[in-house]
Amino acid sequence: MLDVSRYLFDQITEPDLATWNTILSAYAKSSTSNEDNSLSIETLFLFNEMQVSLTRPNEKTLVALIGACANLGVFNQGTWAHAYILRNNLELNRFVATALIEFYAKCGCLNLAKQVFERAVRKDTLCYNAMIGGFAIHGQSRGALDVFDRMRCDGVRPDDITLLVVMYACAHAGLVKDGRRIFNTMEDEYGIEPKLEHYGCLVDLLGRAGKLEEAKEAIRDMPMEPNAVVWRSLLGASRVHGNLELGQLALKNLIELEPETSGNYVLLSNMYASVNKWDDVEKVREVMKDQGVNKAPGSSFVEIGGAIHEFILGDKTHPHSKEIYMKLEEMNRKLHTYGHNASIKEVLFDIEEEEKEDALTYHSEKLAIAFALIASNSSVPIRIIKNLRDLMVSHPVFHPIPHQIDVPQQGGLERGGGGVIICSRDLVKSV
DNA sequence: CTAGGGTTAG
Repeated sequence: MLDVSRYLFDQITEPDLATWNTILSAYAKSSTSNEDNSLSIETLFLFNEMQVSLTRPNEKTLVALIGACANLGVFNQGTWAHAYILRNNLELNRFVATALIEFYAKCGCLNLAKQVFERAVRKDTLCYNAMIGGFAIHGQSRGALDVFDRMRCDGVRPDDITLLVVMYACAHAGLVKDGRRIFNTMEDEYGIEPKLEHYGCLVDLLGRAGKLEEAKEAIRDMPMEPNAVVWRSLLGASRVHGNLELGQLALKNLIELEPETSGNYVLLSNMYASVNKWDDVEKVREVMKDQGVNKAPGSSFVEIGGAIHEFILGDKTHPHSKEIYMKLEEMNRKLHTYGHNASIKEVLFDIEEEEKEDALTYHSEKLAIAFALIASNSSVPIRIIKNLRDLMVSHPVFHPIPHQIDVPQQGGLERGGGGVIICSRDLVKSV
């Protein structure tokens, strides 16, 4: 129904502040359930039009704007919004604070998120949840648990989301005991009945830690039907820990729920590849072909996004995590600049030199490329687009899809992981 | 109700 709202909005000759806020927050609300970022991008366009119309934004406007910036990883405009609040003496109320905490955390600036959190007045549950989640995606489980404890001292009641993000923090730090304890006591201690999401997090917690049998039991004991997230989590864990049998079980259930999602087949394919079962990799391809599942087209454009940033930074249990940090250090010691069509290794130095000032681009690009480098274990030529987000706003024909490049490996091609490819929508359609 | 937080993986 958003298009109807927009149609009506477009009929209004001189929208006032409340009208602008209504349409902007309608976009913000819809963008949470919208997988591509088109609605967030549209929010930026709308805000731009509002500026042109000389309507002065208030806190509610900025909450919608910051939310869109957080979704897109648009660092500059998000910090502009923050500065606008400070410059114009707008209140850093709990709504604005929560939006900013989430924004900064997703952009890799945990310190700024913390700063906003400390300065926010009359913090409530959502504010604390955003801060705990911020620590969690940065892999700082200690920080997450500290804020969780602080909630109690400050007399702020945890809710179901609080427990979910705390469990998430435990899962990504390998804190099985703490995570399980929280899950087991949530009903008695906090009066919150575990929902599907909590079970999903529990399965993930156990699976990442290599406790695959327990993860399987957790699924069996669920009082509700497991969803795709649960199975995908088990599949990912089976792959990392090399349990083919369980991986196949997970995939079977996953495909029943999501027969059209090519990424599921890629996960299984990667699992076979990781134990050198190249024949089976080929079989997965054939199954995909039989079922008419389209794989995403390859492209030489690689992004860079917040997702990879969170993935690597936050996930201490990931087998490549240490390797990547070592690579990064090695790269940091070298210096030189190269052209943009150089190999990944060379391009990295280019970014190193030029992007130092921009924390978001600097960190997340470095990590994404380092990950791609390790995942591919070769020097695939990859072209880096600077300021991807700007590109997407100015050229909406570009469309982000998960990075599934075929990379040369011993014994054949592997579906490489490690980024999001940007290619034109036409290309997506044509495959 | 013109406002904010959430699990998988890439």
